[in-house]
Amino acid sequence: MTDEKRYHHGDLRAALLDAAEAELAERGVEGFSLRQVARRAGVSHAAPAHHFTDAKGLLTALAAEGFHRFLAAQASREARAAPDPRAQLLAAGLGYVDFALARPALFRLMFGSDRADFSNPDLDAASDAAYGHLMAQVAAIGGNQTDAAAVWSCAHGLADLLSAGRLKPLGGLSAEARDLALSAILTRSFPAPAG
Amino acid sequence: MTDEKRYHHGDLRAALLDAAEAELAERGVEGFSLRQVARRAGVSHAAPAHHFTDAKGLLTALAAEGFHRFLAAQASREARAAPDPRAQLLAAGLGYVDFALARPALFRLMFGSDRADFSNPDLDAASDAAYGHLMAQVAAIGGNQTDAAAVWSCAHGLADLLSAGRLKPLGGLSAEARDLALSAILTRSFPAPAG
DNA sequence: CCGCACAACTTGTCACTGTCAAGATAAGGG
DNA sequence: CCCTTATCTTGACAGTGACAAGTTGTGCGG
Repeated sequence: MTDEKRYHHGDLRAALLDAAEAELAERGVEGFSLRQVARRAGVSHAAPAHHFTDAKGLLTALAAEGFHRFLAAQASREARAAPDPRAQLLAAGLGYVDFALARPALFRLMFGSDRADFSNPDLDAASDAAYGHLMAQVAAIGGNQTDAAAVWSCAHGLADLLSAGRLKPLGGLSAEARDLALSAILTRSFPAPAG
Repeated sequence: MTDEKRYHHGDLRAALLDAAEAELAERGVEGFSLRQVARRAGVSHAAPAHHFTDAKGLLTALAAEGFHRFLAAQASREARAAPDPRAQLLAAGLGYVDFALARPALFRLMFGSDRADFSNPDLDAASDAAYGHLMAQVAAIGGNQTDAAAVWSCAHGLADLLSAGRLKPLGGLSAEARDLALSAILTRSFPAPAG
């Protein structure tokens, strides 16, 4: 039982990140409050500043963590897909949507918000890793920069609209049927097969 | 000279909408402040409540107006395009992107925010009109619901990523070159031609 | 084993925000 | 001409993020 109240928390940084993620999920990016996060972590309102400087600092750390989970969601799909490059790229696109649906608020923080500081080295590295993953996959199927833009835009548009609850025709489908429809749509954005 | 200071403004509602739009453009959705809007309109901090009830009410009206301009941006492109349905749909897609690039903050309010009340009848009607326009155009080229989702997602993804300053390869191009690249990408999302 | 320097956290305050209640002012109809 | 009513202002309250100054614990050098 390490959860007795001590003056020095022990691992407040991690606890704040957890609390912040929960707050983000419950209240959304717009309703996010630093003091509320502190309350949830059972700590004074000024405690977060010592670990994250700013509300922006906390959200930046959260966004960086988000990009790692984003890549993990794609990797999970890729592991279950056929090993050929096209199937892998398709799996990455499905993982993109998976992530947006599973964590809509985090997704919005990462892609539709100015509340994270993208000049921060950690966040920059994390988002660059995601971008690099996409570029490598597009290169593996013989695509160029335009192809990358097409694939990315298509996956991103699907993810953003679905997680926002628009695209109701697609949102109402079962998981399998939706995967099928998404796959058909995503494949359109691919460059024509080499053969 | 009607801009002398009177107790009764005359058309405060319109003035507040203008001020709100300017504030939105300058500070973004996150930094939007009702009191700042009132200051910009030269009026007391509680004046907006009488016309819009809420901050949410003001942003809702702004979003509804945004959807009308959104359709206007598409119409402008459509008027300059060939009359056949495929060219018209492509033009609508380019207008989609035009709008997002011209008014990024408004675009984010309309598509990536919870600060507008989408159960409001005016906003609902305005956004439905935009949705209906898309559906009609997709139907005109013989497409079904999946095709509509594909086209919409592709256009939306391009618009969102470009207006957020990602997709740097595309963002650096000249207007003509970018239109060309965008057209190529958008066309991929169309269903195969009938012939 | 001691004391001291520093890190971790708290308390208090400031300017700012959105919302509500109550008052002041003007416009227009009887 | 008065009086009702819409319009706008003033004042207040709780909540927010940021800062400054205190308080408490931890661990290091001796």
